[in-house]
Amino acid sequence: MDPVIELLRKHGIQATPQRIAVAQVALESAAHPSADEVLAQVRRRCPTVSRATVYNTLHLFVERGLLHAQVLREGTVVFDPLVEPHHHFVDDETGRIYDVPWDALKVTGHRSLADFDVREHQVVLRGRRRRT
Amino acid sequence: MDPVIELLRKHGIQATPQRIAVAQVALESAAHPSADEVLAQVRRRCPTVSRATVYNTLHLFVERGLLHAQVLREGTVVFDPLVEPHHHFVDDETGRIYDVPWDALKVTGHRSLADFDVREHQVVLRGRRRRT
DNA sequence: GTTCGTGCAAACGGTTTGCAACAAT
DNA sequence: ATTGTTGCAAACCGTTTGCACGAAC
Repeated sequence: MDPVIELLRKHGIQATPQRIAVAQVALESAAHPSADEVLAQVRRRCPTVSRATVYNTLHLFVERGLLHAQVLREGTVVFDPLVEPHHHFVDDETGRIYDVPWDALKVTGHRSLADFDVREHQVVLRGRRRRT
Repeated sequence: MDPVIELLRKHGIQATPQRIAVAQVALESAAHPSADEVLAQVRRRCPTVSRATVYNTLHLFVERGLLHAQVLREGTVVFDPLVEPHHHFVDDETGRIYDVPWDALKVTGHRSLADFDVREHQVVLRGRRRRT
């Protein structure tokens, strides 16, 4: 059986063809796609899928902990299948977003803030990705 | 002379009444307002100002370094008159954004990333503001 | 047969654009 | 005269909503 179907079931999500298609795109992409980018990708395989279904499904996945929604681009939310804590790098030129492993950076001082009860933190880096 | 007029001139900006009004709202607010929130505030004093003028003016101020645009809220950009490097705390319940002084936190490791040429970094904290 | 999922189209909120009128230089 | 600034309305883009049809339990 397709492992994605099992993953959805495990999270109490009925595995419909549309949801499987969304899952295959959104859970396997490291590109931090927006909802509309997921929609475009999904439609290449399954052109009948509606915008509303993709938005519903993405929100459902976020609710169930399969995805995280991140506010890193102007005007749109992006979805990240890496749900463990990590940081992000945003390329100034391309706008592309890259994951930065949690252990690559260390933040100190956030525990001793007088006014704020910090639940989570992340570092947002901006600059240029090095030409490989 | 109004200090705001001098500030605008110093940055090569022609000081029109509309721009002065936008400046008084956006440069003196620590609330990290969105463009529409600035518009609403400005219109309380000067109801004839158009939406386009406020958007134009805010972008001009960002271009000239009087404001920074920050991507911290879903669906909208917010403007921050504090242009020196600092971090941000976002209240989960109210959505309000607070400045966190640069020296309150320390980030290490961002200089030794192989793939990325980091130009700037900031920490985004989320949680609850302590009831004072 | 009631609930759940889907598709469509309209509505919505924030932002941008085109253009005509006007003020400043 | 040329350039810069404003206001209005329409367009635009990402997202949400309402509703009716159909599938699953």
